[in-house]
Amino acid sequence: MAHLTAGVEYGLHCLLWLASSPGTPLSSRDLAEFQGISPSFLAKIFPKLEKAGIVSASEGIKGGYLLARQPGDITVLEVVDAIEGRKPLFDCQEIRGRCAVFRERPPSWATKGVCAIHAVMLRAEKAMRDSLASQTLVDIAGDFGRKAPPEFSDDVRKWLADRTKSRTRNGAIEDGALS
Amino acid sequence: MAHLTAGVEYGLHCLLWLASSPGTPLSSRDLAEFQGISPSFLAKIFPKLEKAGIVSASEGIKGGYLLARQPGDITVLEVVDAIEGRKPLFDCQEIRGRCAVFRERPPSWATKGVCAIHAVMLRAEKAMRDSLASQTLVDIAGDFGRKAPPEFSDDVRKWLADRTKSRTRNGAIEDGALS
DNA sequence: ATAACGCGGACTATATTAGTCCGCGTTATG
DNA sequence: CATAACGCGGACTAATATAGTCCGCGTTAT
Repeated sequence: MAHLTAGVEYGLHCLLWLASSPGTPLSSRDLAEFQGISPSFLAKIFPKLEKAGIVSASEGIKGGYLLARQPGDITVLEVVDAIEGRKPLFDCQEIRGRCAVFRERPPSWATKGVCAIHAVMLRAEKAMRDSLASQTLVDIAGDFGRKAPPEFSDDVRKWLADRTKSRTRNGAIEDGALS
Repeated sequence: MAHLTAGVEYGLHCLLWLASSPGTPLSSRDLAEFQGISPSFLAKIFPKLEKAGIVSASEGIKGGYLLARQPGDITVLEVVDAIEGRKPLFDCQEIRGRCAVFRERPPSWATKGVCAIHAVMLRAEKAMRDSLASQTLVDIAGDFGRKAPPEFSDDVRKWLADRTKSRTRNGAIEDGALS
């Protein structure tokens, strides 16, 4: 699979919806169904975002998640690291020290500092991370907000509100969503 | 495992040794043993470099690989793509089109153009690739060449030459390399 | 003829990713 | 106070990718 995983994709999509619904906690289950992704998988992603201080959780019925900070203060890099745990782009195996002309232990000049190949990869990783760090949730949301017609955001609000209501005011145990 | 794989690492290390031994073909088996890596795995990497026009192969005993171009004309990005096959950093699943408020098929405004999240990832990937493209084998070799003492390059030449000779001039079936 | 070469395909083992399932303590509602 | 949905966490499974092995083929210098 790709280095930037589906978990990151799901997390970012959810954070954008949280950004568009400030003040109202959204549950991970609702967010999953709303976007047609796996609720149980999404449930494993949110605790990571919470530990990273990106979202804040409230428990119990009517609970859910809120953005813990302003969307403009949350970078894509933070989200990636929160979900994937800072995995490196490249895993140097120190081949340079295994050279056959080094009997037993390699000399210190050969293993001192960062391997030149590793250094190239670290620079590439830094370029990637800098790029991700330069974008916030606001930057991403802007693109989408400009494309959507005004009625859409009402439809979304309505869909999510209906979900929240069905948990408190009863009578919607059997709703219109058939298989 | 990491996105930039062990295959790339092995390939780059080998290419550096090829760059330091112009005109003399080196076999993938010798290169593997010289660096303490798996000969059979390395044997799967070189054909990819050959198809990409990075090395040229000669068959038969005394065969092996040569750099097909000047080391300064071979970028790290080319090597990565040759070995890994241009795998993307991120695999967009078009979550945006699955929104529950879209009954059946999503409207065209929602799926037109590149997903905003995907666009961020593509920019990050480009930053990474640009960084890799800016470095050639010469750039990497420079770092290492400066560190090694003069005697080292002689030792290497000797080790490799002994290997090549043991294929042509016989008498070295049992050499000093004990377990 | 031999031995080592590159080439390619089939195969295996291990790690990661994606996803499921279940049980716990919490909390608003009726 | 029972219920139902919530977040949390751990154990589990399935699919895929990576790393590595093995074997047989045609080629080529000795």
